[in-house]
Amino acid sequence: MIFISIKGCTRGINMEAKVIFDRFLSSRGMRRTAPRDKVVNVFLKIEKHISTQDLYSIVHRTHKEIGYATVARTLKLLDEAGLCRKVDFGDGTVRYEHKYKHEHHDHLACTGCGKLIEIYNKKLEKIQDELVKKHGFIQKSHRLNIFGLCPKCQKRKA
Amino acid sequence: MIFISIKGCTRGINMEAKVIFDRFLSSRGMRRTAPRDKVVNVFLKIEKHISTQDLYSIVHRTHKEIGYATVARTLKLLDEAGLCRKVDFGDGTVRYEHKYKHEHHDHLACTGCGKLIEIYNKKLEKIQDELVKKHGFIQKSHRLNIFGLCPKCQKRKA
DNA sequence: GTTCTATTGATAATGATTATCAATATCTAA
DNA sequence: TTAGATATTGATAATCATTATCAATAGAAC
Repeated sequence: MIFISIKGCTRGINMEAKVIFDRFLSSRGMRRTAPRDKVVNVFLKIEKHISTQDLYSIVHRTHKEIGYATVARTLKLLDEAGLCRKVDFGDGTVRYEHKYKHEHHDHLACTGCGKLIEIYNKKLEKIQDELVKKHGFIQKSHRLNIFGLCPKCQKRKA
Repeated sequence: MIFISIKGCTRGINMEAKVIFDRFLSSRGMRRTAPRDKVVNVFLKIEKHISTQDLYSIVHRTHKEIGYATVARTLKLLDEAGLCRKVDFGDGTVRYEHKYKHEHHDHLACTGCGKLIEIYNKKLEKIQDELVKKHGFIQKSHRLNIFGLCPKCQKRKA
């Protein structure tokens, strides 16, 4: 199932994000290469939750010479550089979403059609923080995915 | 990583749960068999979040004749019968937890040692319900996993 | 007991991810 | 600018969890 965000928006290649990525590479003693550059460019242009396979297919259209492994490795690097975030909807495929200049959010997904809504609620975050503190933990991350039926799918099934 | 619940407790085989499972089987025109019975017995005795492989290993100790596929299939049935629930911590392995006579809860997991705390908060649930309604959805399920460092692991790393 | 067919267990297939490695491209220092 | 050291690449193999296959087996109804 393809999860499509309704909050998606298109913008030009994010130069700031690219600079961050390049800095990240050099801070690790890694090299800036043409294949990495191309994969990053394509990723930054797509405002969707995409799997490695998805991104590979898109990259492959314009850059036949770039292999699956490079796409997978570059997504991992983007994650480590803080430019994207892994999202797991529990269907066996990890997806990635943009993180740079994107607010933290949770997900409301329709199990009928895959429609995906990004949700955010301050109270929700606050209560979580309190619960974490209560147990003496230091929070690293959290993942809230709500699954349900969207209005359209409710009608379709009725 | 093995996630160990600190809320785990041991009790005898839950006869009520077994009755529910048997009714579930016959309602589907499925048969009650010795292998299924054994797998269910073992599962009901273990109050942990376990993977298929985990349960297979445990079952295998006392029932060498039972195969992996049967364990996997029986866990699926237990899920469908409402006796267990899939839990996904995003590490590539699906785990199952008890659901019969167990309140709904979310998870607070330590990324250092795998310690797992089951958390529940009414407000958290209420806010989620409101968010879902606001978007016209009907909620089917949700999954909230918080990841962080437990007090012990904080000290160990300091 | 006989018959029908659901179930089993071994194993193959699948699908996503990760590892391997020889060939290649990048970076750095002279 | 070039040469050398080595990070990176792309193809593919390996891995891991899960799911599908199928002949043999064993419930259930008569």
